Amino acid sequence: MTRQGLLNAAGVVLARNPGAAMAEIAEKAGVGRATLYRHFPTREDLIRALVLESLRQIDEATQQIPVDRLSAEQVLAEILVSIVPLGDRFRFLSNEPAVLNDPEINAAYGRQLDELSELVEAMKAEGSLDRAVPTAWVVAAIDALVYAAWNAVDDGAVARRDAAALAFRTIMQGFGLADPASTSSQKARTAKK
Amino acid sequence: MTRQGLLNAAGVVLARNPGAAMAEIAEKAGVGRATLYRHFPTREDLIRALVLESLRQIDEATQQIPVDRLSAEQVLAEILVSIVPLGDRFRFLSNEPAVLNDPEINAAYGRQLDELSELVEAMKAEGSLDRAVPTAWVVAAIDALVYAAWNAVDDGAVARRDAAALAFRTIMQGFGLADPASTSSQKARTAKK
DNA sequence: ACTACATGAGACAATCATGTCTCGCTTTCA
DNA sequence: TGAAAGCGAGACATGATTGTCTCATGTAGT
Repeated sequence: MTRQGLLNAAGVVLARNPGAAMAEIAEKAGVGRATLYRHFPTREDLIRALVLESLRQIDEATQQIPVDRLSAEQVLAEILVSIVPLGDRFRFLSNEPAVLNDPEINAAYGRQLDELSELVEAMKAEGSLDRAVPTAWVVAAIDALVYAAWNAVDDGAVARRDAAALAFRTIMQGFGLADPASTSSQKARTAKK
Repeated sequence: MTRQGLLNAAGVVLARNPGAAMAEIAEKAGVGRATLYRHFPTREDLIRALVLESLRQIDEATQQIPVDRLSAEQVLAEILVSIVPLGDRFRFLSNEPAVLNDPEINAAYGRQLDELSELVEAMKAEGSLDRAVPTAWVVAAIDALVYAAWNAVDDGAVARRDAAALAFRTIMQGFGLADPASTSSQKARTAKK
């Protein structure tokens, strides 16, 4: 059994139950518990490796995007296509104490969030996003929508091939320039004044 | 110590660490471990009660909205104001086996999702949301955005009083009628054809 | 003052997951 | 054929957590 196979099994099992025991992961991988321990001496090592692997996959996927040949908006579209399928990994593991306090993971994750922030800024600069919306909120919302898209696919509410496009459309409209002439939101917005 | 105080402490502790021990919860509540067990005979009972209480709070908050005096869009705005502060509860507990298999919880949660679906349909009917976007996706995204808003407040990225409004604006724009004359999204959408 | 009751502290057994270790078995490579 | 290495199964000790129980203390109501 390869290291990758073990990490995959761990990803599947832990995504469904973050508190799952090593035995459960080993079983899912079709492997003895001892073998799992041979590859990852402690549970913490396994989780660290799983998170780092996921972060690495995201890096790998995003770095293949020809950033200089596309608009920031198009880059975001490509990123979503790449990472929506990976969206399940973090939400469940982000509370693991082993993950929270790990400097290597924090550094990698923080860097990715920073890159996303920069992309959002670039989109504001090119006029595809509304400058009035706080970048931090846009980033948080993108994060959440990626997760929601994956989740919707997972329980069959949305077709896999549609997920990224739906998320993209939601983001672009949601954070694009507000349209004062639009009929719908008008009423509620003025009613609040 | 009141039952509510215990549930509050459990909410705080478990939100940060879903695997936290009963001792940790009791300590947070400033109460002996035995006392905690007197109110909730098992850990499972505690978690069930916590989730049901959260669902009940949401029900209570939403039922005070004068549905017949507001447009569907305004109802959503009110709902967001009510439940964004409660948004942390579920995401962390939704994976607990005790919660997944509990019929009472599933029924209550399912009913709330259904009500949200109906509201989304009503918004489509009144023209404030785009009929072309799948209702299931809108519901999933609202769910995710509520969580993201709470989260953003929690780590200081967004002011508490702005959170619901940001989520509302994001939803309304994100799922409102697409504006073909808009400048920004145009490029990407046509580029995909 | 007295009774009833809830609490905090802590002892306790039982359970469970972790991490280590050993022992055969199989595969691979020479 | 033979040696080396990896594997599955499982025994084992350890530590943490759960859930039960007891007892002494404090407090509210009469």
